Amino acid sequence: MTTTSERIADEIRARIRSGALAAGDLVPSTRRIVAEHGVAMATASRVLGALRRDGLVEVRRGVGTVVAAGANAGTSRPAGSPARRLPTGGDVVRAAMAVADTEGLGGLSMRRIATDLGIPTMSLYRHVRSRDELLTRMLDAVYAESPLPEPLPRHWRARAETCARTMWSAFQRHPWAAHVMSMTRPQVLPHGMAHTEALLAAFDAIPGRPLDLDTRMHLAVSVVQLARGVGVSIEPALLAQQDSGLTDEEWTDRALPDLRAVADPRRFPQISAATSTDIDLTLDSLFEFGLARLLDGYAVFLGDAPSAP
Amino acid sequence: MTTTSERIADEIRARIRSGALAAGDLVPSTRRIVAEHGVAMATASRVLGALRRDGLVEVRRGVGTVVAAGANAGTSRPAGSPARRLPTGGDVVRAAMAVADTEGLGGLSMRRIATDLGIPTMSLYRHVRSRDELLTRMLDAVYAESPLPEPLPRHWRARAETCARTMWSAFQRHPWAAHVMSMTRPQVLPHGMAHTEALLAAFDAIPGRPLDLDTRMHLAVSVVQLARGVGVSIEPALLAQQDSGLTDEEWTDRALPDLRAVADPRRFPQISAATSTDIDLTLDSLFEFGLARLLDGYAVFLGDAPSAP
DNA sequence: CTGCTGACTCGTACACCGTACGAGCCGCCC
DNA sequence: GGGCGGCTCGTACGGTGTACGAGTCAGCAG
Repeated sequence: MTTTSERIADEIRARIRSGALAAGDLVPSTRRIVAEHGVAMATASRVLGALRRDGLVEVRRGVGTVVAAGANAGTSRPAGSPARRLPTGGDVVRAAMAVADTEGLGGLSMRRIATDLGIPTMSLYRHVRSRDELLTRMLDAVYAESPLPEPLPRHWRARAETCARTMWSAFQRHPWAAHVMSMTRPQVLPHGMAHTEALLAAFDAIPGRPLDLDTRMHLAVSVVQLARGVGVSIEPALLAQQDSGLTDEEWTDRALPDLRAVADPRRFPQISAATSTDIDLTLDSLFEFGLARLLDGYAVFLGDAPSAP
Repeated sequence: MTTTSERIADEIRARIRSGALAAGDLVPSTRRIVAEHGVAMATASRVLGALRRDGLVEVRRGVGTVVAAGANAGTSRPAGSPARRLPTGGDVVRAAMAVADTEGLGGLSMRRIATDLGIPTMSLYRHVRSRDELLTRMLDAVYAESPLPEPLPRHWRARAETCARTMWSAFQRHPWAAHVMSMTRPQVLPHGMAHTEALLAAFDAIPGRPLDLDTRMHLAVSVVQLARGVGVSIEPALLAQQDSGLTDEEWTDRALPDLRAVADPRRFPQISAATSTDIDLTLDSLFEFGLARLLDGYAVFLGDAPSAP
């Protein structure tokens, strides 16, 4: 579904593209749009705002909005970058992080943030385009407060470990962060770039081992993937614990009879053995174990000597 | 917040525990509860149902519900297992999987499932205790339709690869499955046990390498973790693609100008290089690369010779 | 048969969510 | 002063999971 303001904007775009409105011509003013379409001022304002973002029109203060030079020539929208205001709304991001830290992503609602800040809900949208954009900015803030140590180790393994552990500790401080992170579509995270850069550089120029970009990318992303993969489990674990008042261990003890009832020791001796002993496995030990094994594998792959622990 | 039915049940539980109601005594009938508490039949029925599940009372058909023998002695609820009805509701699970496959977990609502099945929404709760239970049963169904090949390879590496790839292809068929899977709290998944068993057994009895249970657990869980970690990215990738009508590549192309605008080639040469070339990285290649490196690491850890590809 | 039991089905209602839109006010420029 | 665009924020919409209420039904005791 297109929204009303989009529909009206498309109408005017069509008139510009067809030449019915030439460069320098006045496009309908907000009040004109209000009168013609029976909509509110804010809607009309959004229509002009959309056209302005497209670069199709220019605002002449006190005069009106006119078609920009060269607007008729364009065949499709240039879709310029959305003109970010970086400093604004830092409070919103901070408040949102505080909520997410304690109550998880599920507890993070726009109404909740607004209440915490003592402002009306809709005022949040002055600072943030949508909940999704807010999440992205929260993730960037996590990177911002988790700088890599200086100087970075130069050996690939030490550096990869440093990068991975920095991320990991960030995910522990902000359990929702791993979930917000996308592996498939690059997010614009100004403060995350140093991390990506450092990790990519770790696998560049390894003595006697020129690696193509694809390979270096896989090496770097696999390390990130490990931290994120284990990281996405942190939040559910914490929330389940605080919802039920039970630690994972207590919960497992509670569920064990059910499990044992289904696990026939004859068919599933391993599981039966596992359910009758205490297992010392935490997300942290899982991360460290996985990281050590993965990097051992890298050493083999890179023809490096595997490190002694 | 406790619900009304829970509150009334607790009241009666207290009367039983105090001895005010002795073994064999009639507890209030449903109509009695209705009259005394001003609630509906169904609520009263749920109260008695809860007590029955606790084992505190027994139903005498045509007579009423009486306190069970030995109920007064118990200090706390035995909390028996919830008496599953396995065959019932398979249709619900199948319908839910169909929705989740095409529209993602976010599109999976109880109303939607009910509409697809042509039944009233609340009728779903005949077959399923809650949305969460439904998700767990869906995950079990995924395992059920993804059996491990027979016979399983005996060498740990081949077997781990088989297990991992079986999971991976299941996640590709059902992109939501990875997300539903929990790494921290064991879920009761009858059909998942064979997978767990096979993976644990892979690291048992490696010639000349007795491993303690903790270590074997870490080895097995790390493999699962890899598949799940990469797997959780499948759903968002697919949904983003079908929402926007853009493949990840097209989307990246669209976002590249923004990225380049923030990525100063001087400070971030690696990223700049990466954004100016096409990278051949998919979730599938990431999974395979990660698996190969991880198992290479296992080979080092286990003192095994690294395999030739 | 009558009266009472518990079981069952399913519509309604509640408390949430993200956010598009409407009403109205404000500062600016001609 | 009059017209302009920009801004703030309350209301409303269409959605969510599921607890509860109204009512019906089968089975057993007397």
